Amino acid sequence: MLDTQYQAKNHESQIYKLWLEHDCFNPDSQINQELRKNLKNEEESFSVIMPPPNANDPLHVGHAMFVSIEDIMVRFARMQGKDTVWIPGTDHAGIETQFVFEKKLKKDGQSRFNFDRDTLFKMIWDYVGENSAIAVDQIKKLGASADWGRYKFTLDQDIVKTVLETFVKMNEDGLVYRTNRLVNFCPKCGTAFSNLEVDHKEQSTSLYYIKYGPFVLATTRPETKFGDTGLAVNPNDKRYQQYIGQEVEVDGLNGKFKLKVIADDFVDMEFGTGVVKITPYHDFNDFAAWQRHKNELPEPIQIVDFEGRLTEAAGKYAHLKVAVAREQVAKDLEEKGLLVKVEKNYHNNLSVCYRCGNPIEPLPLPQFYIKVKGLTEAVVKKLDQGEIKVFGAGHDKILRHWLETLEDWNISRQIVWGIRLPIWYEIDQNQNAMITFVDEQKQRISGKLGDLLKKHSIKSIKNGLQNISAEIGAKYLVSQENPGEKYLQETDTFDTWFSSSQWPFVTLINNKPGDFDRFYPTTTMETAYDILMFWVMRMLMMGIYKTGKTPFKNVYLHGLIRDSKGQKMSKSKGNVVNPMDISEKYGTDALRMALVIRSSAGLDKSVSDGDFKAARNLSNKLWNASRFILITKAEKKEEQAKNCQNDELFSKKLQEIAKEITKNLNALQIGVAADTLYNEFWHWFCDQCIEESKKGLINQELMFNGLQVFLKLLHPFMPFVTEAIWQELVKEKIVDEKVLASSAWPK
RNA sequence: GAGCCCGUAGCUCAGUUGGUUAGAGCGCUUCAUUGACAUUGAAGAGGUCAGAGGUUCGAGUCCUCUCGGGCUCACCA
Repeated sequence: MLDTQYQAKNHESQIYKLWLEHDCFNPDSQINQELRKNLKNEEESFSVIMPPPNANDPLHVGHAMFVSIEDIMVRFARMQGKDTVWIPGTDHAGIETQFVFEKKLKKDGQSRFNFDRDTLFKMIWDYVGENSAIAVDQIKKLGASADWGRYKFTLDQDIVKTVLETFVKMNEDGLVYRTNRLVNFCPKCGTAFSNLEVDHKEQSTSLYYIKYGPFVLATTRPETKFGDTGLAVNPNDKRYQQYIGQEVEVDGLNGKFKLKVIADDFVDMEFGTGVVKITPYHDFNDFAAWQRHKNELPEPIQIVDFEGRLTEAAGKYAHLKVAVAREQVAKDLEEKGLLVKVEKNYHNNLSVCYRCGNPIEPLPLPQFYIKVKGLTEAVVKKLDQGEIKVFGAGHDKILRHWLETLEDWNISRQIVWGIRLPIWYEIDQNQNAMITFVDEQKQRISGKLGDLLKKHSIKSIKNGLQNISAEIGAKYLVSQENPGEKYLQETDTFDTWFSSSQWPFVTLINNKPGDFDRFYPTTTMETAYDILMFWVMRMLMMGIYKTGKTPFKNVYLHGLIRDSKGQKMSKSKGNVVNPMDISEKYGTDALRMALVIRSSAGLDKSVSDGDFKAARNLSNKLWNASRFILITKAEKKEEQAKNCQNDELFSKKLQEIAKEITKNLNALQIGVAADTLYNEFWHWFCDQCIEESKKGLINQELMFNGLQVFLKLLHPFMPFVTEAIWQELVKEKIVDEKVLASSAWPK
């Protein structure tokens, strides 16, 4: 007999073990094959690819949300007898992981510059290996019915091979190019980022009005003046007509110099004095202006380096950090009488690194890019044809907007932890490439390849290699295989999203034989809306490019989980809900139900302790209703055949509920389905029907059937408690199906 | 500046082809309780569905505008 209260802790791990023993999550298992055969639904496949969490991160409530929603979809499909698979995996999470690892290095008094890249990669590999079980274990604790036999990691050899194949194909199709352009560079993280990875923070700064020959101009970045290559005014600005096309002499901190004045529409006559200095290598607008006026202006000058310090080109200000140099320059300008005025408390947006929060420097760096126009157009076409359905409060419109405005994708990252670009530089042809490596004495050495080779062997350079910076326009080879001794491989790694954008097909191609044809295109991609453009959009682009088909038919975007007051959860606010704590305290079913009930695609959801308690109470209610029905069933055997007054009503309503839940789940109305189940089970089945059955108005056996139906309907939402009860029924030999997880969905 | 989303009970939120008397959880009031469950049951209070206008036999739901809140993108050097 059942206990009077359901104690989740006493059941959950055993139940999960039971599912694994019956191989319930594997579409090829006997139990699932039999189910499909019985339901005659063998043809229809249902596949979900799990958004791979960072391999070494503990889960947060967002992960619990995705596990809950995806598991509901998957369990529902499986019980309907569809050929169902949910493929789990973890992500190496390039910059995120390297960032964490570098913090650890710092604690040990080390830095990444002390190691050659192979050694560093191995160290991070081991570190991730030690921690990678965390995420996987926790996903299991959340009840995920994923097929662990098909688990993949983004750096698995076979995965990497396919990812590289895609890149080689893209290169052959002319979609890859290398160019010197301004990139968003984080000097702290030491790598470039795509536009999507840059945050904007409002700051209060000073606007400096500086004398430039006959002009005064306003700038927030006086320290970049050594990189000026021209001045610009609006072509319609009457004040400056006579200067357009002229050279003006400017008195600067490092002596006098000349700047040409150009006319360009991008200059706002209203702002400042209507005169702008053109500093192409340190400002995106200026770089664009320079490109438009290339034949009128000299070559740009780089005066900030990749560590955020001024270069030799800044004369006596060389080696100063940007912020320090700004103060110094302003002070010197003032002393020389070149500073006209300073507007304090000027507000503008500063670009900051999404990862570390430090200012992003626009810097010139030759990088590899992917042409996106053809890729995005193909996605738009599929959207137009209705081949992709997006569930999530207007995010389909946002997706479209992004697809229409996306710029070429910078895929180079200056980090070690990732998939290295299959780009090769022939040594003789690249004598001017800048190389950094660690020699046998652990000394860090930089210089031109040609010069270094005079003192060092190519072997020791290769062994200790940290970084290659090939010239603009350098010749290179794209090849998955090492083309030979005479080549050096590019040191940049792919943007993490380059590999994860291929996740739906690489996980299937490199899995059990036949999986790709069997499960691709996948049915539904489920993830948080905040990575719509990072991930979902790019999966669509890459999936269609590589396979000709959309990688998934549906996109379900869940919202962010917020605290009881609707505030974002953050460590500093101390309002973070740890899913594992909730699971421990109230049970995993309660956690899942509380997250999912009344949730709506694309909209955020608040949860509080009360919500978890309410859901916990539901699991207990389920337990006790079952207990009662089992007791009466045993006691009143003789009454089982008797017809009662409300039998017909009961059966009809029960069927209606099953139909409605099925309809809701098919339409991905998960929050509504959960809410309906909650109310129908509690307030109709328990409060009403059980009471009526006590009075002899509903037949006992019918009540038992009703219980089975509710256990099945609730199973995707609350898999543990429903299975725990079901196993009691199995023990009593009053049901045929051995495992609820692989039982038939009610009709 | 552009786009998107939201505004429904004291609080947090559901309400998807427009259709009886608008729902849930928590909170509140009163009562009940040895055939399961106090992690319970019954009854109840609480809503001009932000506001205005429109379409319609009928609007929380569709359209327009206004106000309020949030998010994202782009930013003026």
